[in-house]
Amino acid sequence: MNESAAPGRVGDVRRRNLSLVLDSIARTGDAKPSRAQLAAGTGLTKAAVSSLVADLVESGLVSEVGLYRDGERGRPGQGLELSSRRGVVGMEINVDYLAVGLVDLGGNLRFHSTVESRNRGMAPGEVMERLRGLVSEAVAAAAAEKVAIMGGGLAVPGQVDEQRNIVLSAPNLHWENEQLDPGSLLEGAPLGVRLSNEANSAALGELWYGNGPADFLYVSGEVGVGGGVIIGSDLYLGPGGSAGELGHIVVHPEGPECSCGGAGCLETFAGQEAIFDAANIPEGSLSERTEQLLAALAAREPHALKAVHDAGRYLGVALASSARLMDIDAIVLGGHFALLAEWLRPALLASLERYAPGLLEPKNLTVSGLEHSGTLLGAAGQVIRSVIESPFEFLLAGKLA
Amino acid sequence: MNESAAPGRVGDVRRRNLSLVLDSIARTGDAKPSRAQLAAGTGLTKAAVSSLVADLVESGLVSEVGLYRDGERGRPGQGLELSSRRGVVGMEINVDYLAVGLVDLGGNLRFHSTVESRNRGMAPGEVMERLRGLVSEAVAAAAAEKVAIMGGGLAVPGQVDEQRNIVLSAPNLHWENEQLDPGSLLEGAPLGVRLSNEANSAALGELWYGNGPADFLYVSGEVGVGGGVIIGSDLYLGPGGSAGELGHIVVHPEGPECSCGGAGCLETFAGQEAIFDAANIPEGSLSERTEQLLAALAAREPHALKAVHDAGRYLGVALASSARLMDIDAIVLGGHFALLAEWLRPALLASLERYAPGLLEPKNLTVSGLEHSGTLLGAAGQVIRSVIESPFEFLLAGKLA
DNA sequence: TCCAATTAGTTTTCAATCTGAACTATATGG
DNA sequence: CCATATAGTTCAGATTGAAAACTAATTGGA
Repeated sequence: MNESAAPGRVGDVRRRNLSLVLDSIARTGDAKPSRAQLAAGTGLTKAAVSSLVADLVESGLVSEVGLYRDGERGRPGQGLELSSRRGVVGMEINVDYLAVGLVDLGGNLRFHSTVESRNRGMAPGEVMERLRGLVSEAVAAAAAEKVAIMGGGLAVPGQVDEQRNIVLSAPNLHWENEQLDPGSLLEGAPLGVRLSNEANSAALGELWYGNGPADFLYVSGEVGVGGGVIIGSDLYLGPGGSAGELGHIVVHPEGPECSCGGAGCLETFAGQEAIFDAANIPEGSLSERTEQLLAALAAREPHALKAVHDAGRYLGVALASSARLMDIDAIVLGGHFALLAEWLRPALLASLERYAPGLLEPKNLTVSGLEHSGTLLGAAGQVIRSVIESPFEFLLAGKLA
Repeated sequence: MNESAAPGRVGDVRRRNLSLVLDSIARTGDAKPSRAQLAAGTGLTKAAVSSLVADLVESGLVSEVGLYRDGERGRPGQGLELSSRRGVVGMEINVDYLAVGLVDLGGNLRFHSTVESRNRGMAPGEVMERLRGLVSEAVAAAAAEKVAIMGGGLAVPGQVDEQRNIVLSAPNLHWENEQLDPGSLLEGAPLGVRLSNEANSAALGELWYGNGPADFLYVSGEVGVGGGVIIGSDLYLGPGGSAGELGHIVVHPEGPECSCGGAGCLETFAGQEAIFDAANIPEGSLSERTEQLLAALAAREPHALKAVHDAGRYLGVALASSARLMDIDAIVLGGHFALLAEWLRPALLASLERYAPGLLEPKNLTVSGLEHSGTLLGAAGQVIRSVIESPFEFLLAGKLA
């Protein structure tokens, strides 16, 4: 007999409807819907919504916020919102900095702190120890604001095995198959700490808290070129969990060797190193080199202009192929590419039009507006979404003060 | 208030479990499971399975097939199988032929007929009229075998709007935005006729009735180069329904203009025309040219060898990029590529190893074993799967004789 | 031959959870 | 101050699966 999906039980209906109601409250956001409005919006009866909301309020995920009065006659409703006293800590390890943030259930960034840290080549244990210091600030801020921490999300610039907390490969940190213990960063948080890829988290941040549409490719230009694929308001991870590797799309079959062992990958044309080299920017720290590049571009220095133009052109080749293959018609640029957007965009649009005419309207090529907090928000948001999608599990597990 | 998913009702549990049981019977295939085995396999209780099976038997989807005796002690079980008296008509319109088949619920091809037909440039109405003749043979065969026809699936070599029955673009037929009326091919079939893309249907045929694993890229080498993406045993269609366009992945940014308006697309290197031209095969019918090409390859004619080698190399570029982007590690070759596999495979494997080293094990590059019936089986299979996934709807709609 | 053991399948009781209708609660406005 | 309107709760009824007890059918050994 084949293994099959789990059988449906009567109780599954309630799990689903708890999630449906919670998600409706989350989507409605600032409007603070009443039970009656939720009933109308979800298609459930008022009786069912009342019963579901009672459970959600009891668990602490939802709060009643006074009376809702809209000038009409009749009894006013009780406004409902995601509790601002439940939060998740977002954490980011990147090549040159560490960052933490406290995100409440409603998606508000209640605390945020970033420190520079040369993490390239540093041992994971050392980096985690430094991060621990930052996390304690976030924990203190949470205590001060009376926010109970449900869990955390940790984003790293590399491929991860989320189930086993392993960083499979983070070439820019020089990490390879590193076992981490992210849970130790937040002892006692009922939902633990979830490890994720930086580009994927940034894409999700853009989706939930930025301007991302339901379907788009997020392009993360950090030291490497990463990507996140959002389809139907969901992250597409692929069967093995490492989809979205835009940086290793082949954009020229006779192109240079790539660090991945292949050749002609996008990263060899549009990675930070490739751009800095082509623009004749001397060695130095990332922030210095970035400033010099931007200055050179502002001064219309020909090498710099050509470097960015070529990066845009090859990015267009990769995105034309990807967008066609996956039938996606919107792109969001993040990281380095967001900084360079002013100079990159024309070449990228021209290239897209050359290689996939008519596929993408220029207005659907946008730039992330979240800056550095996008990754943080996305990393924390994954834990928040998991609660919104499975509140029943939280009801059982998450009896916090 | 936002539109949300439908609320869960108590009855949804039964819908799901009906599907679960039906799917278990389908997967178990020839083993003809008993109710007790289904209970063990699904995790439902025997009582629940008995009740669910009663509905499925009453609807005619499932039949009891005598007693099940395995030599052990105890009361023998009643074997259950998908009814062989319910079927779906698979239909295919391609550039040089029409085909129909009768597929029963168990996936057996009970009748099959193909006729040559030069459909390129022919008006859709004329093609449909010819197809109607073939369909009547299948209907007669169904009557003779006492198979009740539930619905049909029609595959065409182009992009389709399945909801509105429009062929958006089938360049090799010279069809553009053609409104079809596939339902008229099978008047009275309760589930109607579903329009689909040829490569997608072939991929699904491979998944359900061939050797396809749960995740793979299907490459269909017909006049154009098409593709089907199977992820998690499901067809990935993308937000707009036209994902999998492998033929228009850019494999060389300085490559020739493509009929799609782009440049350097895979199709310009590995489409049938490109291969025939490069191999110096004179104009003629497809089957003639194919024979000549195979003869030339067998004779080790250098142009022919190089043409196929180059096609394999560029196919490798496209597949390396696609497989990385979508994190897929298996490929199935169909159509023209299946015929040429002997000569194509070495170049393709070398190219994959060059551009995505270590990504794909050679054993995961396979050739379709279904030949021409793959598309037919897939087209019909989509209707069969829709019944297996939503038997409740069929219980209501499909009270056939 | 016949009964204990074994396995298949059904019946019965119970709990969960939704719907729908009736009911209570609380506001507005003439 | 009461008619009207809207929010929210209570309760009966229906659906459905779980659990356990029961009936059915077969094997194998006494």
